[in-house]
Amino acid sequence: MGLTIKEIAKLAGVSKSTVSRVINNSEHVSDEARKKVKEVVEKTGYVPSSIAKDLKNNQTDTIGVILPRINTSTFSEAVEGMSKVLYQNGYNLLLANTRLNKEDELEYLRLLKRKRVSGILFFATEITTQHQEVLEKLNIPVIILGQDVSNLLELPSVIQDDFQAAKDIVNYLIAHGHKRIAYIGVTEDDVAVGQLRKNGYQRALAENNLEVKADYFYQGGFDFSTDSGYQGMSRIIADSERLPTAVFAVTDRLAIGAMKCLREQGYRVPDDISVVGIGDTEMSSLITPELTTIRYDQFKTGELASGLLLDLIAGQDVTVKSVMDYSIIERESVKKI
Amino acid sequence: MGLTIKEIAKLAGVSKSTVSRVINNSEHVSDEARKKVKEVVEKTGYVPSSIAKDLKNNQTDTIGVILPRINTSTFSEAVEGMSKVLYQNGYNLLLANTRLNKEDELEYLRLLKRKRVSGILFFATEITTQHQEVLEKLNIPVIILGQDVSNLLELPSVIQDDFQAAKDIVNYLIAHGHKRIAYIGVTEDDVAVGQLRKNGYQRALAENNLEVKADYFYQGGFDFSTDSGYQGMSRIIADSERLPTAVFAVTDRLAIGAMKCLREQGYRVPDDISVVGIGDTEMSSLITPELTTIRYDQFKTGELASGLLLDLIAGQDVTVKSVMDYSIIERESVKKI
DNA sequence: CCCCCTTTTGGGATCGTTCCCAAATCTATT
DNA sequence: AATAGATTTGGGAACGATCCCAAAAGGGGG
Repeated sequence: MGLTIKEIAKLAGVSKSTVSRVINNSEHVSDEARKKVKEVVEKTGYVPSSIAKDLKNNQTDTIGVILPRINTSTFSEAVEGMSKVLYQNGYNLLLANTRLNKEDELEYLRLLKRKRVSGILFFATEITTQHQEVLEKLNIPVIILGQDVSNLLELPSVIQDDFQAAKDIVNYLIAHGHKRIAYIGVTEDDVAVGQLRKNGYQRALAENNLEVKADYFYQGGFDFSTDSGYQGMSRIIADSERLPTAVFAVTDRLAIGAMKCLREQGYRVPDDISVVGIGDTEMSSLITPELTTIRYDQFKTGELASGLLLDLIAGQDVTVKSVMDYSIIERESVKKI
Repeated sequence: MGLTIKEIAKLAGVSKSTVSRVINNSEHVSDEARKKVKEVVEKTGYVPSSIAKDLKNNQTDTIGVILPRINTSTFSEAVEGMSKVLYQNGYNLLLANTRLNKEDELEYLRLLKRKRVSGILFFATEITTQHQEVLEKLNIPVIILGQDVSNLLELPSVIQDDFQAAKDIVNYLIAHGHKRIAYIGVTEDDVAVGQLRKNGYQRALAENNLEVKADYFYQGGFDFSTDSGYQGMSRIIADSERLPTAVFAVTDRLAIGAMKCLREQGYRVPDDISVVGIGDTEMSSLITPELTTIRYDQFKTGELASGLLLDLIAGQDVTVKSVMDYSIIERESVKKI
């Protein structure tokens, strides 16, 4: 099927070395030979095989990206940022989408090694000892995203300051006069979202001498859907004898689900109950009332992580831990009381 | 850096042939040799290079996906579906994200050929004669998504019936008593969204003897954002002496932008004006009022297209044109008058 | 113990490039 | 016209796997 450099050489009446030189724009080729080769390449539509090249040079221009799913704004934004930086620098992007099967992560790591990718961008949810072993043996530059692994691994990571962000937004509620603040979260198996943000919530309350009440606290499973937020909210409404005045959901999506529940049960946001989230998805500014939340710039995160990876590949030293900044986006879902 | 099969062979005291046999679970290896090799592989963390393998076998297990952007639900859903099918069948996914630079498409086609991918899934916006030339010379199985190319190329395509969908949803408005129906669209350079959906709108009106009024008609550029929908709506409000009773936006996002504009200008949806879109993004069911729209199942589209591509690679005949079905999702944004 | 048949093993060509090095050609100077 | 030097050209090894084929080892039966 595919033409080879040898056949081009024969057609052009030169050696394969000369063809190679023409293709790679090397010197030491007569104008005549160059012209002839270019003609043949043009006519035949020959495109050299990067497989052979990669084998010879013992390196690829491919970066592997491991993530739990692509159809969510957090990840697709980040990938957009990665695309930009990687392609600008002549790299390609091999997408390893685990589709939420955590066991697949290890398999994908092996796959990427087999492919001899130049580097890996790894969105980690949870780093097990098995992960550690595999990652240590890997011998390929890796950047970890979304999870602080500095105590476990030598690998550089790019993270959100989830603890501080959660604390800040809860403090924002407190500054607006709220004292009865409910929590809607997810499993603590996800350390960034499930643990750190919960800790931030608890800390903010504690520092303001507010009680963490059990009937204001809902922790779902590994479910980040609006449904789960809806669930959590109706549970809190059902369980609490006195309604909270505000709700902190660890995710915008959960917050939006909670708002839907409130609306359906006849409560007005923010007049009856204030709601905040974290994440600033596109939806958040389009719903009514617009959601007050924390914005992480995932595009920038993707760009930064890619840049770090390229540095790492180039053999440079790299910041071990990059904490992305965030900002509170004040919109309409919080009322002063 | 990377260990080779030769080194493993030496460490295990066997020949590379034997190592190869063990790795590929071939027969004709003594239990003893097998055990020894497995030990060495385990201890050293050796992973064979798929580059060398691919070169020898003259084929890869990689599929290239070309798309204009990943951070939008249409594409990320489709890629999710592709991931599923491709990985289940032992293929990998190389992501070629043009980031809306249409000129890059041709370059990516070349890149994928260089990489000797086994097949290509190509989200086309516009097929130029240059595209045709390149695609014809490519000699790699390709499935075109989102654009009917049967008159231009021999390639199988998977498309949405945009004309019929637009016609249906406009007819839905007409069936609800609407006669003054505005249009918010995009440039006709995008044939599926800009042309076909517009045609569907016009045909529906024509068949019901309704006039297409210029002051009810807004056609933006290559901009699919909510802002553009907002723009279009305010333009229509400003230009028309008598307001329309309903608005058809060619995209949910545009529809949501239009709704935002209406809300801000004090109009209630659907009491004052009804709004419909096409696409059913996640937002559409989360905003208030929930948007009545057309649902395309992009995940399924991705699955189907991947399946077709694999058939094509396997040398089977494949449906030249697959039209995905859709359904009207009736929600809250339309009122009977 | 030898011969034949089966099973296991290893050597070497091969895939399509790159790149080193030596050979061939060209250019200019005497 | 001969020679040194510069430029252009081609041959072949190498990259790391697969796989064919021939050689070696093992196993029974006579």
